[in-house]
Amino acid sequence: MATIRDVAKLAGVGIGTVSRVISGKGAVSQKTRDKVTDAMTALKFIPNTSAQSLSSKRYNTIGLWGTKSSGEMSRATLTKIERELQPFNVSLITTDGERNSPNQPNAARESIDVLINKGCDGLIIWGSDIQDYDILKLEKEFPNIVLLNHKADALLEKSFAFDHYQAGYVAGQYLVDNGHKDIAYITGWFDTSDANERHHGFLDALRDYNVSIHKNLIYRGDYTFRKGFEGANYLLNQKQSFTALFCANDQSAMSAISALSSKGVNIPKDISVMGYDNMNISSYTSPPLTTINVPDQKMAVSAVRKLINLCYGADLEIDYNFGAKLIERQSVIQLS
Amino acid sequence: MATIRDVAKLAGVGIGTVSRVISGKGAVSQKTRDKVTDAMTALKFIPNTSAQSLSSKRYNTIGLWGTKSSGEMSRATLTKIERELQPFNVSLITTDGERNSPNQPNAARESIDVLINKGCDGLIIWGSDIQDYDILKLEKEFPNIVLLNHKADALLEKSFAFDHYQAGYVAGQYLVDNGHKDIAYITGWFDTSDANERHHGFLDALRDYNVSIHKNLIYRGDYTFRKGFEGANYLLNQKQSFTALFCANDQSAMSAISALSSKGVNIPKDISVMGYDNMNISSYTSPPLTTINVPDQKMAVSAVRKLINLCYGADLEIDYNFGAKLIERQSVIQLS
DNA sequence: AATTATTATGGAACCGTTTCCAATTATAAA
DNA sequence: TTTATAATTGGAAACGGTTCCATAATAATT
Repeated sequence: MATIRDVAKLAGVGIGTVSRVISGKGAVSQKTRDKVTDAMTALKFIPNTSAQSLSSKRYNTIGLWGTKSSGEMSRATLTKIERELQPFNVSLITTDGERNSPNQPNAARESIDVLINKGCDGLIIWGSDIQDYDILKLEKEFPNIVLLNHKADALLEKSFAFDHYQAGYVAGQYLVDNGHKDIAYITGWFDTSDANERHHGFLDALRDYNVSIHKNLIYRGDYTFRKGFEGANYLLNQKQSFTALFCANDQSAMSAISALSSKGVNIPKDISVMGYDNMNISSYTSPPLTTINVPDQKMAVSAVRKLINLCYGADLEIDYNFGAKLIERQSVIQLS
Repeated sequence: MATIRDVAKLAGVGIGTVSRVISGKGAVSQKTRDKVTDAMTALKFIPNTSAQSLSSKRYNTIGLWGTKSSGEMSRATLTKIERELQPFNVSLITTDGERNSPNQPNAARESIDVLINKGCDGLIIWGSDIQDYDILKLEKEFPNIVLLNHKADALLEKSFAFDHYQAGYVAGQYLVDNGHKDIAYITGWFDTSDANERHHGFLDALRDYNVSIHKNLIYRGDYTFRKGFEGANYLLNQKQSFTALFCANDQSAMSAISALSSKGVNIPKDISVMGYDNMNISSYTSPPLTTINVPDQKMAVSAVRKLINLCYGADLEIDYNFGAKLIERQSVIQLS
């Protein structure tokens, strides 16, 4: 491997000059620049990233922190992030973080530190598996962070989150608007504030429109296919009947549809089903799923752009507008 | 940030000694070891990875190369790989590679070199978007590679691939065994050798059992939900009728089922549907999908373990056994 | 007790960049 | 032509580790 000194010698210049042409900053006359680039190609010179990082403190890497417990970012979103990073020549390191627990009260921060110490210029903190207190403290010491899928009120500029309360509200409103009064509900897993907000948004909408939901018709799910399936069967066995079912995510909606269909229930004629997420697959269920679009990728892109601005002094424009959008397909019907 | 010299001074030892306790190799008496670790915790010392890499040439990072064109590794598999790496304290860098093209005859290798130059100890080459010739050349210069989802005959020890021919054959055989003689087929996208092998395996099985497939009943798909949906509708419109449908992957099978169901076709009574992949979701379709299990994660784990052996001189055991396994659920019925 | 083998230890040299400053050269102004 | 100003250039020092070798401290052997 050729080093900067080899290049300098071959080009007949000093190492400082070579460094200047590598980085593109600092004045170099066109003539010497040419000599240097010629030497570089002749020697197949490639700068050593470790040496660069060591001396410049810039790593060209950003870290993604999240935990399994709050679920994982989808592959599509991950790829989207990588693509956003590529033009800046920065790569992404992902980790499985730990969340705090009684016997490991600093687990989150420690697993974040591991990531920082790997050499990251900035961090994407994904999800709500870390308390605002810890986030704020982290941000003081290491300001190049951005929150994805989580909103910290003291860090609004760095927060990229969807308003799940509003979206839950929209979902509830929509079912009521379509004349449904007997509504069943397969919840998500109440581990994150997202889940809670969505839950309360939905419930508040029903309440605001004077629709009450029978407690037997609320099934505690966990976002999995499995629970959607089991939940639908459970609900069908209750003596309370219902005309609409809201599922806290598309996955459980899909498997609920399967369960319902296999019991001879016609969707949406007998029961309307509404999902939440707008997965790729959701337009290909039978019937196509009416759902709430969650702009995951859009938020991720905004977050990354903000982070690039923070880390590398860029000035990318950032979209902070992530409104809830209802996707009307055919799994919800207007009650006549 | 404390450096090794700070630690040495505080502990009253030489820097070599500190280095020895960091790495754990080389003799250090218990007494001095204690002094050093005390100093390290007192100073919150964390070794600088760039400096370590620069001087040791070990990066604790492996790269994953693949291209969008051959599709992406699933998030679950990605996570599996990360978990496998974690105990060794190595992280994963992923890239969007380029494949060769007439005007960019070295695109693949160049995008691989970018990854290597980022500082990787080893590489996972994913998929068949690079020719064996290039792979072999790469392996000469940079032996720490492992092929995932691709088999190079000259590099069997480093190849981790599924026998799609055999699996396709098994699928065909199964349909025939169940008495089906009128079979329709939604193909995948013939961009990779995987796709071709699967295709020929399936077709050869039918031929070996003297079942001929009408050309109108072969629909050229591309693995997407969309094409599965469209394909099913197309097939239904042919004047040739069929009792079974094979789809080259589960995604198209799922959407085909949706399309079929919405046309009033009962699955499996009227038409049996068989998928390929065994996605998570496939047991929750209605009816649950009969399919071929592709042990993606198992292969990935083996590949990573092999790579760890190569890069870090470990001696992990490696499973090279990735047989095709039929998952019988309820979407295929025995013709009476 | 003297000698030899073994285990510990210190620290210079090196890894390959960037940074900064002093020195040189080119350019513009007088 | 001389002087002031701006644009280039070279290279020492620094970044924070690992490695290796000479040396010191211990333990084992005679």
